[in-house]
Amino acid sequence: MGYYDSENKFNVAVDCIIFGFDDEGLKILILKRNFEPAKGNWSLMGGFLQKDESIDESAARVLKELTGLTNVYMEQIGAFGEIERDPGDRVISIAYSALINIKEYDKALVEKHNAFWVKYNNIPDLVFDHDEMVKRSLKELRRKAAIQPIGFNLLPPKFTLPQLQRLYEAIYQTTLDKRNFRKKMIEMNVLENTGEKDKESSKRGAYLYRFNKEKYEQLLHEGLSFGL
Amino acid sequence: MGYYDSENKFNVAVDCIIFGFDDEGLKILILKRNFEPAKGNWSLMGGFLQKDESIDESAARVLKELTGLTNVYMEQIGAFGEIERDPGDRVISIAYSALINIKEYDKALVEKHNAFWVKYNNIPDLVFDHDEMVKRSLKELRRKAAIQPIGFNLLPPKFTLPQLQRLYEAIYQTTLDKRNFRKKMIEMNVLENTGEKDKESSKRGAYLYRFNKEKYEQLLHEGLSFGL
DNA sequence: CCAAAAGTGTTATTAATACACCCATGC
DNA sequence: GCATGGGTGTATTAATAACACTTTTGG
Repeated sequence: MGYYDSENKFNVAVDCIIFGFDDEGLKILILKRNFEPAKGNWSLMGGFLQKDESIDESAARVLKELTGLTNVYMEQIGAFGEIERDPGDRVISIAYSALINIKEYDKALVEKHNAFWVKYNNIPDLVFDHDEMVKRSLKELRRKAAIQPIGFNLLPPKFTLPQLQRLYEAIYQTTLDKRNFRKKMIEMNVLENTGEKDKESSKRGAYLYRFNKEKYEQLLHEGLSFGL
Repeated sequence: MGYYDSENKFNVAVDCIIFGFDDEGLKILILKRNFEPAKGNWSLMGGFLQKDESIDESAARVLKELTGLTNVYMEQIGAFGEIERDPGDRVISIAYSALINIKEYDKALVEKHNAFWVKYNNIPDLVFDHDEMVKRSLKELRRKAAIQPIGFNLLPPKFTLPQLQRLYEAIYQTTLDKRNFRKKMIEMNVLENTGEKDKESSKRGAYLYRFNKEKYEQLLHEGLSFGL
């Protein structure tokens, strides 16, 4: 294949920005590297692209290696390709963000990789350009969460409205008006009240809702807006 | 460097979606390939990443090879990495969009590459996944143009308000109210009336404006919104 | 019985939209 | 003098933001 430039081939990596949410707020999962290079420093979970996988598949595999999770909402953030971004060797890295339910992941795997959840407004310095990747993916998350109900991916299948509100408040680092928030969420018409109540965080208990993906997909086709 | 995977190296390419605008509307610049592979088919302008350049630099170089232009507004659209996206060999391609002033490019170079401007709602089928790249970059352009005044990059340094309006109408494939449009543009406070008039498209003549980049940068820091 | 969180509507403000006529000039 | 495109303000409507009290129940 003489058209392809065999002299100029590169390692291609994927790096994952893994978001989670619990009662302490929005968090990302990062590694305290117990391997070279940059051993001892903090970094995102990453891995090299293999010949038998697409870049999306590669990102899913890397996420699975750390969390055990499959079928996770992931989104490409972009390609990072400065010459010296990785001082070890030239590597083109493609950043992906993942939104997971923080209650469900393989703790043994995470421990094995020496990974920890850190609150996203308290992230230590990361190796290479991983700081920028995180910044970009948070920006993307904020942009996207305002126009599409991707936040549900950060919650368990059943969740309460106060919980959902706290999630959005964490994402945007703001406080929202309870009544206006509930109004909008309910008007979206993609929430189903299960009738059950969650009594974990209050005596009275809050209704548990479910996200109705079918209704949402339908709305998408009709053209939905959903403003914050 | 034992940490890096010398078995799994890939060709990395950049492909450019080059937008232009004239009185016929919004256009992109594509090649009728007079080279293999897929000779005779239409494609985006692209090129392989070299060892001595970052991916952003690579995209700028590729754009320059076709148009002769430097210092062009470019934006990364994303990485495309399906295994079989290029049937010739495995290639990871990173798409970039470029907004140029269609009056200023090197016509000899464009001719040499067998490239042509086509109206963007009349684009022929393109090779590989280039159709998807175009679709994505148009979507990005629409998203971005509504919140940042990037449209100016598609116009000459001095332009009239009717011209600017036609540009936005072309981007969004809609018609806009003249008065509301002018109001918003002027309220943004980044347009300077040069006092000169352009008489090309009317007898009366329309004022020529200039985009004030300094004012814009300033607004950006103060946090600007700019809704359509 | 009271503390703590859940639930519920209405009004005020602001932003977006709709709309029609006069102006300047080249032919 | 008239056809062509350029320029201007106000009223309506829709969206967003502000706001306070009642309900439930475990301790």
